[in-house]
Amino acid sequence: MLEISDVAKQSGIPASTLRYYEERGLIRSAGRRGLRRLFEPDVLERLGLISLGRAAGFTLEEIAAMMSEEGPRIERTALVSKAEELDEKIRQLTIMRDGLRHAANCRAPSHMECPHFRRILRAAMTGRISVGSGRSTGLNGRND
Amino acid sequence: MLEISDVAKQSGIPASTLRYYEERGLIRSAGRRGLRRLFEPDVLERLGLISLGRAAGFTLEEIAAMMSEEGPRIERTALVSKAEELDEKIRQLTIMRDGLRHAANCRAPSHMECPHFRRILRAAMTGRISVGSGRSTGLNGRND
DNA sequence: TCTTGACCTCAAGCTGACTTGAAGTGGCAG
DNA sequence: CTGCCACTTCAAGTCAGCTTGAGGTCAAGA
Repeated sequence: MLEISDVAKQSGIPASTLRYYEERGLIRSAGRRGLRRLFEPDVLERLGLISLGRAAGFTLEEIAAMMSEEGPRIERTALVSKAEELDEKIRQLTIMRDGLRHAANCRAPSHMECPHFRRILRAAMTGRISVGSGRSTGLNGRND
Repeated sequence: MLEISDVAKQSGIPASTLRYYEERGLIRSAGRRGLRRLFEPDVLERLGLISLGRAAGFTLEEIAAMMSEEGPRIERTALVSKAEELDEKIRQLTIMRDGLRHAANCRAPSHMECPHFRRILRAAMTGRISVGSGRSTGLNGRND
């Protein structure tokens, strides 16, 4: 049995987030000692799955839905379609990265005069490119 | 000179967003006809750049800082470092995608019993994986 | 001239995933 | 037995990037 502070320490996820996850039904505490939550060690594994899900772009709600009482039971079709989404996102990010890298090296007096850059620009305007906000997913843990 | 509705139509960006962008100093209106904003046509190019920046993961504030009075003047070092960020993100998403794809095909009774899956899980927990929220970046345009 | 309605402003609301603050509780060291 | 303080709860705040609503304005068509 682990106290919340142990779980926090070992997972790198703040206690407040753990409480929040419990509230959202993502994890369960195995009981209390007084007021204090106690967790079974396998909560760490579960937290890993949550992190995995977040990193893959699932919302907490989706993750909660996927994780049944008896360990994770993830619908395979959901996995496949999420993998495809990631493929698309990777493709777009790759274009962006190449574009940025090109723009950084381009000798055109202004980026607007570079055909390559303008092509990227068109891609950006028409291509439904979506990229994350850059906010952490809770995996970093550092947040005082 | 374009009215805001023209700009909205041609860029796919809602008028409310255009007003918001103006407020944030990302675009300027060239004047008014009565109350109504008028824009010079080159605002469309500027909006393209903004979309590009958003897609590459810059915040609106960063983009505003990069766009000087005299057309875009983007620091090359910023481009390079953003490209590196994208590289990292691509790497992480690739790991995730492979993990999801494997999990979809894996015959282990529970994903937790599959060594491959657990390896991904460990990578997820240790690798500072960060991914976007999945919210749009304004490139999609559709949002009545 | 009058009406229309697309535009305007300003403040507030929204989403998702948390964090923070105030006020309360109780296990355990001394 | 007492006090400490790490935990607890609950409500509210935060962040980014917008959207929405209420109430106002005014150029243009009839």
